[in-house]
Amino acid sequence: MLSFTEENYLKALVQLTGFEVGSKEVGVNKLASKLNVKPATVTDMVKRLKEKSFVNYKKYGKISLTDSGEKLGMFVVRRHRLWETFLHDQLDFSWNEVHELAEDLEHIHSEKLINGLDKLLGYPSFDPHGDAIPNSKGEIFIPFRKTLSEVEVNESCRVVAVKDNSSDFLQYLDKLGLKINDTIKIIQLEEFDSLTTIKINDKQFVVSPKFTENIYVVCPTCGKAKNCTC
Amino acid sequence: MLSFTEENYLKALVQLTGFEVGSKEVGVNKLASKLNVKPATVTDMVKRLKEKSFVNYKKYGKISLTDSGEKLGMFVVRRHRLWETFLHDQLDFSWNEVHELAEDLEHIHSEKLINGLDKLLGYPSFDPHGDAIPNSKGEIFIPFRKTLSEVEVNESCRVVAVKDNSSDFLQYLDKLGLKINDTIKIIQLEEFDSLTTIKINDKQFVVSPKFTENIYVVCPTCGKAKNCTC
DNA sequence: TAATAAAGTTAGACTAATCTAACAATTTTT
DNA sequence: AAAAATTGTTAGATTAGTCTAACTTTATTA
Repeated sequence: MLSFTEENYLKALVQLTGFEVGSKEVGVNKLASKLNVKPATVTDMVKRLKEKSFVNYKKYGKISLTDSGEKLGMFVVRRHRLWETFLHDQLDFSWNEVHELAEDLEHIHSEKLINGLDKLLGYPSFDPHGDAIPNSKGEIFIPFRKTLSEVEVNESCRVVAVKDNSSDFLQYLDKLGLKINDTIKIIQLEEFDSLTTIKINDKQFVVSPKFTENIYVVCPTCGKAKNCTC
Repeated sequence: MLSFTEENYLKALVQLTGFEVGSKEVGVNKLASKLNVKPATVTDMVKRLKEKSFVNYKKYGKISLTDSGEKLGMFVVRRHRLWETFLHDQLDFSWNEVHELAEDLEHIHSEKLINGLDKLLGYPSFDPHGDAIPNSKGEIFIPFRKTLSEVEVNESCRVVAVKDNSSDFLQYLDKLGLKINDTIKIIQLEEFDSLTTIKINDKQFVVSPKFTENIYVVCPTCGKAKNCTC
């Protein structure tokens, strides 16, 4: 059985090397800062994870997940996102309150529990932030999408997910009244200071690149991110 | 913040000294065997709990909970029993599957979560084994009841709770088809070997004292355990 | 390519929770 | 009340996960 800590390492590795991320490997420092521990700690722990065949690693080299490591990490992500969905859908938690609690709940080990939760929630495909939920085999299907920063002036798009799930950012979105599935129209793009004027539900806002780069969108008509002819 | 371990000690103390239990204090050995650790471990831990003012204790003396220790222990019991109820009512777990998982879930700290769960479940008063659930103030109300062994021959009674929550015992009850709220009639009492013949839903069984002492019942008509004139 | 910077490792220490084995206090029994 | 049994304590060791500080390796840059 894996400890909480080991699971957190595997989850962090999935997030740093899995999904649509560029590189399939990561360094000690980057992993350490993701986990809020010192590099020395990671070196130690990674040795232990290598013993158990969850990672590939050699001294002074990069770290990557083995197949079994990735699968276990994926299950942690599955549990995390299902609990977030439960808290949001069944207990009326707002999307900025769910992450912290799910950090604890994700470590409860019971396939029966998690599959029961999945069923109770109606086998959701996405969590409250629009992130895909891995299925019971540990597979994840991430739909194509682009960031708001890739949308042209005068174009409209539909919000499908939020990249930065920090409480601060989500509370800012709440203040703007932005929710998943809302439509955003790009009104104006200021080359000089990179600010963008957008319209959400007929209200106009000026936002920074920090905003446009952290909102995932698709075409509101066809649902595609690229090559849409609508 | 309390650690998992500290919470387990407080919960064990509540179970050994709280509720309708006779003595308000307990020895190191008894607590150790309840927690499946060695007495030496308890001696150490109890010193730490005393530092934090959760228990009263002095060398070679008995252990008892302070008010704050009892309150925290009671909250652990509340969380445990609400999770058991959730697993049973919402995820179709049988009553012999809920305990083990609730042992982990009870340590998730969030008043909002637990009160949300309480609401979702419709503020239940009893868990799947018929045990009372402490309210959000940490108060518990245990209704009067007696064990099946106190019921006279020819008398009928209604099952309200099960004392021994072990998986083995609960599975045995399943085999007999016994559920909370079922009616049991005492058919015959064998003085010689202490076996009792009972009728559950018109089926007859012979059971041992281990059975009759672990089933809590009340009068099926008035719901009282003592002085009923029905 | 040599100097500097960045990244990674090692050794030694710490904490919480546990253990075993030896010992000490208390309680029960004779 | 002395002996025996029970109960509880202490000291020292162990494990997981972390840290700091000093050191080593690899990468970058002048």
